[in-house]
Amino acid sequence: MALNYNPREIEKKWQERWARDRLYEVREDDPRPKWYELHMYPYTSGNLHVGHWYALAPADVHARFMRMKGYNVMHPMGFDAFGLPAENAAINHGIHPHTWTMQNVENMRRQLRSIGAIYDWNREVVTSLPEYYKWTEWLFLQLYRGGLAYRAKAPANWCPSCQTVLANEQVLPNGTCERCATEVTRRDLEQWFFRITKYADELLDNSKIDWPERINIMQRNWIGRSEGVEISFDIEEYGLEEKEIRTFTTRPDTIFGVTFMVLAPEHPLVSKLTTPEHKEEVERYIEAARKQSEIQRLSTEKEKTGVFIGSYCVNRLSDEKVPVWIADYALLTYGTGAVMGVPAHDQRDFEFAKKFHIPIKTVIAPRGWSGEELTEAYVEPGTMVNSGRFNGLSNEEGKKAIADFVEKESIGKLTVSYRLRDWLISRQRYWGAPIPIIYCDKCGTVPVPDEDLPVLLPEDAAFKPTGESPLKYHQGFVHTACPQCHGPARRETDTMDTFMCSSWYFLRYADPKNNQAPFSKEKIGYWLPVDQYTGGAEHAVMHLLYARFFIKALRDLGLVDFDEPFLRLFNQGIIIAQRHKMSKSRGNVITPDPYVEELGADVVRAYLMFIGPWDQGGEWSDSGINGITRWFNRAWNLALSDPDELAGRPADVKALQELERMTHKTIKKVTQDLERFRFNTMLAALMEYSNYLATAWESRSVDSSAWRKAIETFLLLLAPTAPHLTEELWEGTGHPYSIH
RNA sequence: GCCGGAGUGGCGAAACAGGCAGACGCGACGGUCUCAAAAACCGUUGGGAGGCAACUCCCUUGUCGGUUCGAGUCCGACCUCCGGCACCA
Repeated sequence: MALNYNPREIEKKWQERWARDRLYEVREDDPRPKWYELHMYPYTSGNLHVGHWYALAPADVHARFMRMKGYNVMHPMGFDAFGLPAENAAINHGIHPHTWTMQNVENMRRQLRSIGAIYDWNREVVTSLPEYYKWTEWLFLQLYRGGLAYRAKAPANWCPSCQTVLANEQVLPNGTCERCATEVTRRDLEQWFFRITKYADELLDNSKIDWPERINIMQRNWIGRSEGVEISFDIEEYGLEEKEIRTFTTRPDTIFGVTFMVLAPEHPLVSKLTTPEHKEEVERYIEAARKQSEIQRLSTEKEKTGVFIGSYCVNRLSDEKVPVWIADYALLTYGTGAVMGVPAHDQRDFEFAKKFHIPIKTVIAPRGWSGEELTEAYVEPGTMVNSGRFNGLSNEEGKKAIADFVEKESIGKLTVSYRLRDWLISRQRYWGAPIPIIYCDKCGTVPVPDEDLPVLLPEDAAFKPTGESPLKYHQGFVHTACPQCHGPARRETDTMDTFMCSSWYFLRYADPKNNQAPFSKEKIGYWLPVDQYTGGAEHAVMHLLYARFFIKALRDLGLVDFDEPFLRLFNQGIIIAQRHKMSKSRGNVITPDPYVEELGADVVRAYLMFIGPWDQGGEWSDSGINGITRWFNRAWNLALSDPDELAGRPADVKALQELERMTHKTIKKVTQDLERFRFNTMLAALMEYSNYLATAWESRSVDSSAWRKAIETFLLLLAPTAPHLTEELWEGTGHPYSIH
């Protein structure tokens, strides 16, 4: 489509001018109030696609809006550069991950510049560079010293044929390896964790943050706090070191209805309690469970499976002996890894008991119940029956009475259980920040001293899958001297989860060049916390929760003095193409570059904003982009209409009043919509306004000064959306540089 | 499966607090301009019925049911699609 103006020329011109004038570099000694507007940094996947633009351009519009409102706005940009795709590129194409990453950074910088955003490039961070990951390592050590990092065994996906650990993404939906189609199993490895569960209750508190309710709900459900009782079942008769099986339940009132016990297949007591005649079957079952994903295991749809392991435990309240089973619906990671089976009052237990012909004992009577068999679990309130001395209580009273009783008798205790698990940060991969830990036979686990940081990633490690972390085979890396006794020692060869890098990058933007510390307290004190964070809702429970945890941990370590990293959050939706999120692996990526080249960044910015509500995303189609081009063309002509043509006309008082009313209505609407990220209706209002102005021009009903004022207002309101076009027109209508 | 969202004309959508459904745009159709086309501009455009006409009537917000004087909006059940589910980031 033909344009009345040349976007390529004017966009280049103004971008160069803004850069030359350092218009968007920000400082801490600025008298204006600060505003930290942050968008989630992109992963260095190679190209910015339409999905990135959809996220970044409107975020910049909001940042520009705050800037025009008189704030000292920092709107930084950087790159999330460690991770699996770089390593895959190395394996598949023989390019070093560093080379691949930096090529992508180079290309993405160029694309990012074309958006016309107010990024202060002096503050850029690239997480895979030593000057950044030195501090990622340093922060790991702070958490380690603060008792928030620990090592424990945890399962990882394992391909027996490739002899390698697989990411979940590398396991096909049918449970096989994406490279060789071998069935994937799980293997226990010693791995590092962060104690995020210590902060579970504080993370539940969202009173200090202004976030979308749906994100708060997702985080709350993810943390999954439930109050209940830990109750022990007796296994003394087996003469083991362990005398009891500990279970967690939120329904102590149903304790007399327990007719079986279910352990997670991975539970440490399983091998000890399995009798010889059940051994073979139990081992087969455990093997099968290791091949199931957690999603499969927790499906309430699939038929229950399990095996009896040959032993019994005793319910200390009823003195009843119940059989011990294992079943994959019990998870070692939740509660105590043991579930007391109450088929009458839990649907999963009910289905399990039905399938394996285990008795079902009703202990909470529905109203009007006269002893008939249940056809499904009864989970509503009722009266306790078959429960010894507790008969006749309402089940709510019973909950409390039984909890008191087990506490008094030392059979159990009131406790709180969380669905949230500690954060596993170990990755058996090359392309990540090394975990700065040394293992010494004499001194044990020794942190790398600060002065030896960073532990550099060796450039010449092998990336081919070998069955271990690539670094394990790099002799020069592994073998080192113990910092304490100077004897021979080995380095940790796992690297850190990339979510670790993204849990503090927003702090580094405040002080990106600091080589004495990750950040200075003064600069953090000025800029942080982030006033407005924007990014995809797909990060609702992982990145956003990890970052919150990280800040709380740093606060308790005395490194920062605020509680929440992101005060306000807005999640833009996802642009889909061919019904799915755009991703390189899916191959449905659409590049904006040709549209930017032909129609200009301003048109692409405005079009993406006009598609629909920003938080809902949408399907990319280029069919409507002409509408924006036409509108900008009309706006161009309108703004450059010669106001002198209106000079000397008799003022039509009514028309002037109406123009004024329309102007104020539009200002109000545009301001409110920008505050709430309602970009689509903001643009609709501006279109209505320009249509109105066109009619006013045609009828020559207003005078030249009113006209000048109206055009000025229009350009100011459009400026955050179309920074280049409005800058050009601002100059063209005789205003001093710059509109921004 | 579990958690969180979404579903409105041919298409993207609007209706922000329960009060005229479809703003703004795309597309389509008709017209102006042109040798012709493109562009631009003007007009029409949810579906159906009636009227020469100004206009009038009926239907319509995924499905079914409910609350209400009144429901796209609130409640219940269901269907479909999207995001996340702890090693993609």
